[in-house]
Amino acid sequence: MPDARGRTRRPEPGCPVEIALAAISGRWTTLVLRELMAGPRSFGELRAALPSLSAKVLSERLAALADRGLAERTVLPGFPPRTSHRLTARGERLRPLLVELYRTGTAIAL
Amino acid sequence: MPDARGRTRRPEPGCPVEIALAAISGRWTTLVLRELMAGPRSFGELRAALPSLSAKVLSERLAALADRGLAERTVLPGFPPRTSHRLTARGERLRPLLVELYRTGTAIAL
DNA sequence: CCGCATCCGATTGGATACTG
DNA sequence: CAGTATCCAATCGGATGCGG
Repeated sequence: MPDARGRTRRPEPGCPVEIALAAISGRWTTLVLRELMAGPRSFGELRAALPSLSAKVLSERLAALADRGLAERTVLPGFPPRTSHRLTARGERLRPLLVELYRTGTAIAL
Repeated sequence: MPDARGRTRRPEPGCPVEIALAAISGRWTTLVLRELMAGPRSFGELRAALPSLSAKVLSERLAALADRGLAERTVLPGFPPRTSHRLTARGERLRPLLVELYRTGTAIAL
């Protein structure tokens, strides 16, 4: 690991590895990211794509991504209410990590 | 995502992404992996390198890695008891993922 | 339609103490 | 030295119901 932040003796929040782990942490998070990687999605579209995911958890995931500046929410005018959830430019930077997760998972599978 | 296992609508254990996530899941796991990446380590050496990590959790992490065939334990003869924990060839395949976690963490840091 | 509030069971991780 | 055994507080995630 290049610099001092990669030589911690504890899981410190400032360590780049911890930052990346925090970004993808939590059940369903990578699946939500996969959906958003394909383009903006409404809350309902996300629920339809991931039927077993409860509204509560989806809400939490989207809020966590927004808090970290990885995704954002736009409320569209009119009725019925429509929202658009999309990745930010920063969120897009998670793509290579997801690809690497997939690749590694394949490599270590029995 | 290439094949059908990357298009699940749920977090299925057979999905490569889930396999990779399971391998590095749990607090301290990436730090333990970092230590083992540098070469075989005894239980005590790992505790010395990560002083705030309790024996219980270290035990659990090493057991989980062993269960997945990513690390292995060798008990050396003699007294006092000495053990050697090392990565398997399969465990070595996690290295690019850790590098990518570091890189991504740097990229998305504020 | 899009969420948030509440409740609750399950899992996690830390502290402490003990054994071969 | 190298763990295992217990206990416990905190977190997580699923179910359900309500509100804008």
